[in-house]
Amino acid sequence: MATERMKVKAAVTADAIGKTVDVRGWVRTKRESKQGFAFVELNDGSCFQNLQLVIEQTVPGYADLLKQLHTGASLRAVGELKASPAKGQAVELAVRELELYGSADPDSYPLQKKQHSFEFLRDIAHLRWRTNTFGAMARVRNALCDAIHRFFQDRGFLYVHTPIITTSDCEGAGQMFQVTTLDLARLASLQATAGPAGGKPGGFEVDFGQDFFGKRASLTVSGQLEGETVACSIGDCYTFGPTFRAENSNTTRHLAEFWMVEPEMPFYDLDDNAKLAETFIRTILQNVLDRCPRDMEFFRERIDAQAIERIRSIVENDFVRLPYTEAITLLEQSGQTFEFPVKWGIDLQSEHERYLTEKKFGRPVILTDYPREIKSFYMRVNDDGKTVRAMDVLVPGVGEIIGGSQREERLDVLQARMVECGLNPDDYWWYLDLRRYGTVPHAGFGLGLERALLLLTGMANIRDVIPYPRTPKHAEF
RNA sequence: UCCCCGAUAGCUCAAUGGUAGAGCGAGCGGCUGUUAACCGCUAGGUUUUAGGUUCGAGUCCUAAUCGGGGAGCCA
Repeated sequence: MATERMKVKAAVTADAIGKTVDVRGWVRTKRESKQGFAFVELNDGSCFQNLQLVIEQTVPGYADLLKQLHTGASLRAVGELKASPAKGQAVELAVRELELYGSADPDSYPLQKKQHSFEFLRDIAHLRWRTNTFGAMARVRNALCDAIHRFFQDRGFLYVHTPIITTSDCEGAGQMFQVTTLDLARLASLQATAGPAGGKPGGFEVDFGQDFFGKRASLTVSGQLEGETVACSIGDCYTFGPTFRAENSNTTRHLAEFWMVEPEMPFYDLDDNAKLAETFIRTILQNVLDRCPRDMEFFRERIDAQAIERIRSIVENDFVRLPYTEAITLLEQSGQTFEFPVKWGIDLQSEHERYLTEKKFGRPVILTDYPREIKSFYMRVNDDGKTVRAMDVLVPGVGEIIGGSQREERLDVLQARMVECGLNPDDYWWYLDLRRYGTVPHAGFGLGLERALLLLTGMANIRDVIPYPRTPKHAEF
């Protein structure tokens, strides 16, 4: 009869004691005695804990095997799970048979049984999964994604896939990455031949009619507009996928490629929208806390002492609701000196947001009704004519984690706003059709997945909460 | 894109303008139901690159490259 194959997660539980099992994974550390026996910490990623292997010299091939069991080596071990007599672990494996899959030459293997800097680990992102931090991160990220899907699925939201490649010129959301099959090297040489003026006024022009899609195409910066078409036809829905921004941002909170969750709901006003956003945040954070206690404990121990407490506080307390105009008044009356002076009409800066979330209230704040001049064309204009039905959810430490709005459902107002924002309404004919035929009030928001992970884990740099970060000049792996 | 800081052993860091060092990791030995084990010994360096100042540069100056932090833009 074959020995039962078991993952470390199952093996380290008390009810596994007494079983003879087969475990497989990678060596984290080895502590050995030259004459006696050795302890090996085995990790297979199934959970935070390692399984301690106790290897006596009676194990076949002991001497040769031990020489190769460096950090990073992979192996299969068979033996009996026993209650551990020593502190540090409840269960250990008394190894009877050991097989090495692959050694890891310590002269070249970059990971050691010590703490490495995140900067160093970023350069070996393909191996950083094998550290405590990135193992925990992988499991927390997975749990968060699952919680997000479960939240919407439980409420009857439809998961829809909006396009990654888009020909919508601009959504007011920043620089886009161009997608093309044109031969750029050839175009460059043609331009060189034609001269800078291209032999005619206006210079050298690229004919995008020759391009793959017959016009300029880009990677999406948001699935919102397409999401609205779904919401305004078959109801509550959400998108959850990668989005791309070609902005030259070099900060700890920005990525050129990141994942975004964007629900869109018909018959929702801004208040319904804010309620859903708040319930959403609190529910998914609670879910991760419940599901990954050991990983979260690690983040509390090693990364951010407030990690768990901060999440509990967010889960347990109501968010503050605050119209932009009142926020400006609060900031003006705060007695604080800000680098950027506060005045009605400005977009709030990081320092202003921090004052509100960290000093004034000490919890998340939902700011609403921003000046129309600083917000996108699709946000519903209020009766005062000066503000729009926008909302930003700001959280302590991270800043803006959600941006959303009630959408403008009135055709004439929307068209006027497009012109005001310098857009050509003809380019958005399909978007405007939603207002021409059976228009409904509707609303939605977007959550940056990596921002939520920063909040959850207390990690300082967004490049360390996504497996392979893309930032300006960086697309290795 | 702007401002500030940094780059020294595999990793993390020291070194008044005057012989480049420690801890960890690695190898060897010792000791031990060990827990990022412990103790001893050994090996390990074109001080990011290119110029410059100086009798002498890891150290001062200039530039480039790379990295970090902050800001803007935003999720």
